Amino acid sequence: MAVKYQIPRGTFDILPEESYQWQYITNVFREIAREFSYKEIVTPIFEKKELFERSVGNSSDIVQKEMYEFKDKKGREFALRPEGTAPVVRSFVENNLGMGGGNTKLFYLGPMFRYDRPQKGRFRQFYQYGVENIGSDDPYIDAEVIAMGYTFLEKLGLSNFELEINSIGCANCTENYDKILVKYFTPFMQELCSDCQDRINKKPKRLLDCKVPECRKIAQNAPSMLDYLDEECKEHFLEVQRNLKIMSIPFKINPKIVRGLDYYNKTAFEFVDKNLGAQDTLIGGGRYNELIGQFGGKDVPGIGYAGGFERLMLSMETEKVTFGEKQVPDIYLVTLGEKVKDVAGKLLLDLRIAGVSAEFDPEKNSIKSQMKAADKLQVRFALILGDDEFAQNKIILKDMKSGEQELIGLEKIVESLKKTCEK
RNA sequence: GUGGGUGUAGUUCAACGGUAGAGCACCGGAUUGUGGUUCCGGGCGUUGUGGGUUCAAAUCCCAUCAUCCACCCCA
Repeated sequence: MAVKYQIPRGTFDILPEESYQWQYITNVFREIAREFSYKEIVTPIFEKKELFERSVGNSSDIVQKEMYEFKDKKGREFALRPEGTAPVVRSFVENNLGMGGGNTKLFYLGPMFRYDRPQKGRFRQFYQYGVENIGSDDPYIDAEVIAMGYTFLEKLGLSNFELEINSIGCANCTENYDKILVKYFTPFMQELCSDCQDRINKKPKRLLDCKVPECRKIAQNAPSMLDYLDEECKEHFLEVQRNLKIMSIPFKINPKIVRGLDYYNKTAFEFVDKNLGAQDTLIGGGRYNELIGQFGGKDVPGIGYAGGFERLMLSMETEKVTFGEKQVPDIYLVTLGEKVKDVAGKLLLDLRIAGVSAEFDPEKNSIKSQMKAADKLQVRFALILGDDEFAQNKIILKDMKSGEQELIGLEKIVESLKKTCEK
């Protein structure tokens, strides 16, 4: 009995007719990474579960309910990575990547996993690109990292996005600010949603970006974090803004940005596309100056961001941006008669070795069906080899667009096509 | 985890409880060595799956799975 299998919930296949779009986006990202001089790092798709509990935070939704967890045969607890920063920092510390001093600039690409209810722009296995710049707390670096994200979106042809930045201060500021928030929200306790009532003593900052209308109204007049930054953080944030202005990168200050992952401090930012629906964050990132030390590394600061490919594609679709070109063979070989079919194999191989992408279908016999196939594949040229041509040691090269065709010596055809098909 | 919508041919969608259809795509043909346009021909698909109601179910009911949108969360 044949059983029909279905793809797991919240996942998707990237099908042959659309894979070129993914290639295009990753190529653009790699190119930007090269320009900003980031090097690729590839880490495993799973890590010790504890790695994420300690970094992303035990109280975060990601750890509490969204991790794909499993035990291996010896009972060790692992999790499919829900995000990229923790594994990269783990590798950074483990391999002493900071040894040379200065900044370590890393980028990564790959699938992440979160057990969430699927929705527009949200999947259980999704693909992220991200960067980490480890080793400097200089506000210029913050601006440069942000600039890289900005440049990437621009290079893809997007323009409907906005950059929002905020500073969530350091441990020192937070301690002070949390008290102030608790003091502000406590009188409204009865009017807050149950989540917020729960959060108020754990993470008061989260009340700021609650989406329940009642809470929103109350949060509207809450004291802003920005007014309670200590001198150092305040100065840092101002410098980030100054650097962004120097680079002519437009931004908006949004004091409501609170990163949901525990390791963030100081600069937090998001690139948002308002046309996308509920899941509108294209890129999210921020600074994490304490994380590396926590992982037992030298106590160095870091900053990074990550974005999801799926949302980029949604955004690109709504903005009707073209991405990449369909993969199409250069030539289609048409043969007529059994004798010449024997020549086809060698000719095709020679073409392919020369870098010419060539297609041929040994099961099609009539010239008509072969021409149709060539047309459907949208090839640039058809090569037609029949007994007549073969007898003269020649072959017909037909330009499919213009319809013009010429007779060329069989021994010259590979060299000639190699030249015209070169990019 | 919660709420609502949807599930029929490869695809997009039709079909008052009474024989399941169309566009696009696809395949073949229109004098045997030239594609795109046009014309002609080609569809018995477990109506997501499993139950139930009924003389009769794609249609009504229940369950289940999947999907979409929103909450939540975030990329």
